[in-house]
Amino acid sequence: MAVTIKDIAKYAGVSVTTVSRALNGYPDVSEETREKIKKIAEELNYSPNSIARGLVTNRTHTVGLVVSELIKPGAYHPFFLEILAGIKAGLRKDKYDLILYTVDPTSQDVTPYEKLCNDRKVDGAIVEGLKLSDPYIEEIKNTEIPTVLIDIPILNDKVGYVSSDNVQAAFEATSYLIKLGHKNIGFINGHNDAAVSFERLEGYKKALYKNNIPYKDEYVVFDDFTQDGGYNCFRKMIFENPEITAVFHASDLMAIGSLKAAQDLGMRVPDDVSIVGFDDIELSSLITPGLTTIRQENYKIGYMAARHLVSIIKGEKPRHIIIPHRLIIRQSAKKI
Amino acid sequence: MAVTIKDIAKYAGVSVTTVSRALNGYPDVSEETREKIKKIAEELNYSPNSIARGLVTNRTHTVGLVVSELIKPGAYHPFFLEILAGIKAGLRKDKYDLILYTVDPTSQDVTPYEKLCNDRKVDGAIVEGLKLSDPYIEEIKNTEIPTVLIDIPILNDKVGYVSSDNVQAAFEATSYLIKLGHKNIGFINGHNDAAVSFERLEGYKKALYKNNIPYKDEYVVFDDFTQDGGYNCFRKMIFENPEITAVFHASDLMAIGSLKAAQDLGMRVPDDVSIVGFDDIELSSLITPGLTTIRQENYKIGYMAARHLVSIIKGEKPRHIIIPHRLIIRQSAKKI
DNA sequence: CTGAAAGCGCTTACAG
DNA sequence: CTGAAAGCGCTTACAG
Repeated sequence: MAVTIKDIAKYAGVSVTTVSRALNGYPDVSEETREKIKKIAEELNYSPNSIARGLVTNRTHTVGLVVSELIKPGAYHPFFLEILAGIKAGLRKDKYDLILYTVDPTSQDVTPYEKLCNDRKVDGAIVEGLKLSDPYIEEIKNTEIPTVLIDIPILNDKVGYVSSDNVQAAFEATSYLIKLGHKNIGFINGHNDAAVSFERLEGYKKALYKNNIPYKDEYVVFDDFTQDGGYNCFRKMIFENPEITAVFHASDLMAIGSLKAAQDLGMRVPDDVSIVGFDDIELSSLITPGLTTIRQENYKIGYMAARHLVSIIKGEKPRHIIIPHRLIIRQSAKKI
Repeated sequence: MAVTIKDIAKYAGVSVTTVSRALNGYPDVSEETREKIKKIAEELNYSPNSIARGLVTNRTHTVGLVVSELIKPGAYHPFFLEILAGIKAGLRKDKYDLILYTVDPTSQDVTPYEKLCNDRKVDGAIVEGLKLSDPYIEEIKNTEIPTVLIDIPILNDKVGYVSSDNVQAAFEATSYLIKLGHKNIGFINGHNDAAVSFERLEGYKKALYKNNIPYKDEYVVFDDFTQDGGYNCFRKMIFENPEITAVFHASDLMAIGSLKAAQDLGMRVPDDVSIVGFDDIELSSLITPGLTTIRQENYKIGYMAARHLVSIIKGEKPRHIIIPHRLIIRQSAKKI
């Protein structure tokens, strides 16, 4: 079987206590014995049993990643991979392992958040893709488990979050359209089960207000972030408000849906209507016309979420961490 | 602290032994005591400590997912999410948790495969995205850890694999082009560090042979599956062999690169040249012209990998599992 | 049908 | 600087 601390102790002629201390870098071991033990451990190809250690220390050096909506109906989460890669990179430094939990909101048996985390004794968790109506939200508001949320504003003793500055980003996107001369600007927003939707609406309103453009309820519509959602909303909006010359979207997928709808209606983009998205997914640079959009630094969001979680686990105070965004100007919006 | 088996024993007035057996469904417990214990466990909101159990049973009910190349230079793994979603679904039934290991081949300290798995005592692992030259390959050939590979043919006492029938798929794609009247058919293949590349080349050759079309070395080129790779290969191939009227590709990304290159060279697709890809990634149905390609059922590949791993863990014999593919005909190839 | 005891591989007061 | 012992929360022969 696998070699244990006991085997090393026998070979070295010391107690397991000493082996444990030597290997864990405690100061109260003579250099001589430490060296001997280390050498033997290496020769025996010893690898500590993290399970056993976890049982006694009550720390597993493992964090959970709880992700909802990995598969939305008809589409995979468009930038989960970037967030995931960032998280892995952020965890690597401190050698935390990652357990992936995918929650399916349509499923019957949803394990409560605390149970989910406690079953594997994760030291903390990152939570992504949750809707505001998800029952986990209420649990997380009162949890004792170190948690970092992505794009959901909850802050308490153990819970922090990271996100872009959505108000500012939407403000910039809308202001850009205004600067191009647009006055009748539609906004196809995400569903109102996402915190970012409200923040983006606020930024949109702010830009109108600052430029003395009256806000009109009929220019704003909530939908589900998907391409089909954008397609349908665009048709309806343009049909009912033909004076609209530009549409801002809360996701690139919706913007691409609008692009298709415009094409099908015989409208040219950007000549007849300007389109701006949000996210800067890979597809947005590949389509024609290239999509003007807000780039979110998803890798960085994941990275910082991981770093922040580690710091909370170590006892630091949770915060809201803002990741910079950027307006990416391509060809889908133009001056009028 | 969390409630343990000991607490339940105390409340129920029985020994921990009995509690353990009652909760684990052993037959040798009276129905009466079992009911009592179950009720108390429920009331106390007991949740077993899987760490402690793992220490004694030497089973963690956890599997690893080892993925290389999660981020290739300049691009994220295009269908990892589908595979992942399939794996999670396949694991759900048997309640296995998933630990995600991303290996970065460029990194210095690559933990040996067995050590990676043993550190967390996973019961088995699924391996995806490995190159043939990866040192893990040799390790896996001799491992005792239940393992299922995706797209890498290794079979032994504990190791099985799942893949599409790449020979047959490439055969079908090439035959389709031949049926359209093409005789000078290029093949932009993946790098020769992937098993699938050899299999697809074999299928390509087979189709030519069957139709009495001589195979020409200069019509075949190996590259790295990426869009840039396709772009450059296409330019070179068409420049040196202007008689080519159709090009088959080992990935959609490369096919899309060729599409771009053709455009830049003033060639129309499919009028001047026919293009066929492999994978059927999401993008392929969205671009113009829609890409004719081979669809791989990635979700299913992931799902079956998980199911097969569970069966190997339970002692069944590893196999090669073939997941059906399908030729998806869109607009990028036409009759001449 | 039930319980006392040993043990999984570690860590950590405590004593020397 | 070192070791004996207790204990983390479970499971599992073994005995009754």
